[in-house]
Amino acid sequence: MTAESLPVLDDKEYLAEVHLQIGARLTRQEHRYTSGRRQLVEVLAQAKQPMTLPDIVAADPDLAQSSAYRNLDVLVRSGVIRRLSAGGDHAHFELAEPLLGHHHHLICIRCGSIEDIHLGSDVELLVDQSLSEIASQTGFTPIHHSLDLHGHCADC
Amino acid sequence: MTAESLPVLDDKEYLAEVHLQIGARLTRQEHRYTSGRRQLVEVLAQAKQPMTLPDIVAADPDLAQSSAYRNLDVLVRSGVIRRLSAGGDHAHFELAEPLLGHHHHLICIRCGSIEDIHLGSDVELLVDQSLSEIASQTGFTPIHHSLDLHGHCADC
DNA sequence: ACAAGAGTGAGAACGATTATCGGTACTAAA
DNA sequence: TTTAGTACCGATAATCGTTCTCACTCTTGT
Repeated sequence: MTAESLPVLDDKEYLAEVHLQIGARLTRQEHRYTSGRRQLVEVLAQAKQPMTLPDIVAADPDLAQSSAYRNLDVLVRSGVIRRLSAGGDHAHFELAEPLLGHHHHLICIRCGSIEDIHLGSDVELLVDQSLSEIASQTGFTPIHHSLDLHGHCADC
Repeated sequence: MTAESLPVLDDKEYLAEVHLQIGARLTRQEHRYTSGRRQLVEVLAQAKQPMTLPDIVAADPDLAQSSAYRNLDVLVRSGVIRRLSAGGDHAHFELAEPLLGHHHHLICIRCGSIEDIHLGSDVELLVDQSLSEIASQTGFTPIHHSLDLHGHCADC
């Protein structure tokens, strides 16, 4: 079901798979997978890192700002795109974890760029255990965790 | 130097210590520790969780909104207060880690509230190692990490 | 073909935060 | 203790990312 469990795919196959899964999910929620939404997904799927709205519109100038915002919201609500609030001026968007796999971020506090990183499964396991233990003590219902490293990127 | 390394203090002593350290730090940077800033710090020091600006002003109505925002900014820049961007409408503020100790957050995605949590040192160690390893491979200069658990709080 | 309703995009509106600005209050030197 | 220099204050205006409005268009089902 997730991208991770699929056999290795080249870029074109991956994109097709992404569209397939997202289309199915939207249909299930009585939403349409229109060309505007498809373009949005395409931009994000081809990016190697989370993008802001200006990034997205710059990458595909056919996208209208208001529609992009609205569709991003629809896709976030549908669970296929994730919105990141890293503290900069703009929110960042990336494909949701079912499509991209579980990962974390390097956040540059100077230029605001965000890069994906993957941690070893031993770390993930320990973190998960530790967090869910605390959550259960507090009556908190965990949904997901985020682990970000803040600092200066190589370019800054 | 940090609050953690101090002997156990009651609330009044802790507050005095906080004021002392912050005052010293501001003076060093040619800023004044005025009563408005002191009130701001007092509100945050007495809170058990990160607060938004409306929270802060509600807790001490003498604080003017514009001054509170300006002073919060001064204090953040001076490194004595930390600004959290959790995705809700408002940013949250709390005393910086030298004063509060290293910790993480439970973030309620329904009501936006944030609560502090502390993880075991074994987890912290492993996370730190793992992150700095990745950082060094990427040319990223780490400053600090954040590890948040998102979900629904007990009240929601 | 038609009706119902989802989607679109330009522009208006919103709201958290930041900047402005005339006036206040420390601070240090004479 | 004056006086100058400057940090600070708070009401208000301005900024700007994001959301809303609305007239219009496109799909889908009958």
